[in-house]
Amino acid sequence: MENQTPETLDRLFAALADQTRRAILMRLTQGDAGVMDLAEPFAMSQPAISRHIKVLEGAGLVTRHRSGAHRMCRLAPDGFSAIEPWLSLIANTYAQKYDRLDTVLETMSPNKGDT
Amino acid sequence: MENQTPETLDRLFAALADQTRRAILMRLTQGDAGVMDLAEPFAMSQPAISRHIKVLEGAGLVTRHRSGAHRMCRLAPDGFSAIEPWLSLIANTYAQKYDRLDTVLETMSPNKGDT
DNA sequence: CCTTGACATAACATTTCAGTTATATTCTAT
DNA sequence: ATAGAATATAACTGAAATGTTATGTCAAGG
Repeated sequence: MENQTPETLDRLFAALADQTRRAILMRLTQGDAGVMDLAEPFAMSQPAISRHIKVLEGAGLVTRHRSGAHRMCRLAPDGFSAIEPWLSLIANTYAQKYDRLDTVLETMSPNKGDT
Repeated sequence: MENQTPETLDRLFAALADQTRRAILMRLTQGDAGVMDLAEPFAMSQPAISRHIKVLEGAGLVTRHRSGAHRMCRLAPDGFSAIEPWLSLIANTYAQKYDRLDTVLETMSPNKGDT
């Protein structure tokens, strides 16, 4: 499938490292939305939001499709799938030193057998 | 105790959005190390690594303490504690739409009762 | 056809980031 | 005290990110 270059994680974490983009993601968990809908609460120009969405799309976190004159934005189902192995990897080794995050993160990898 | 400003997550994700810094974290899971040790595999100048470590420290992912002439770097035990609630929050809502990441991420929050 | 609404893109200014070299600081050892 | 190793800091450079305004594009409606 798609192989995991370091750039994949770079883009993912970079996309999440912005308050506005995280808020957009949160908003999208409540349902698909057009760019104007997403721009409204943020006191920012429409092109700015458009670019934020583009960043999220480039990171694989959001997909877009037309719905008439609107471009609907939707959370990508496997958007976080690249983060998860990395976090579980570091968390596992991590937990071998301190035994804190193990209860939190070790559970991230057990059933990953599906395509 | 420490409240979670958006900047906290900004810094955390931004710190992770760099290949070199992620590699440093991975390296640190294998044990504490000095700056020179960390700089060695990376074909990069020592000040550059020093700044990367500073970023990781600023994000709360790494702590430093002197050990004689060395400054030892160590993974911060609760470095990821700010990421976890956010991820579980988005993953839970996320899982209500698509039922994919639930098996992966919903387990991140159940037993958070410990200090 | 012409307009309007919903976006994308272009061009631009400002800030931040990542890296370099040169230099200062701080222990350890002699 | 002096030298040397291990870092931090300063000053600088180039690239990338973020935001703005102006404008282009495309679909729906009158």
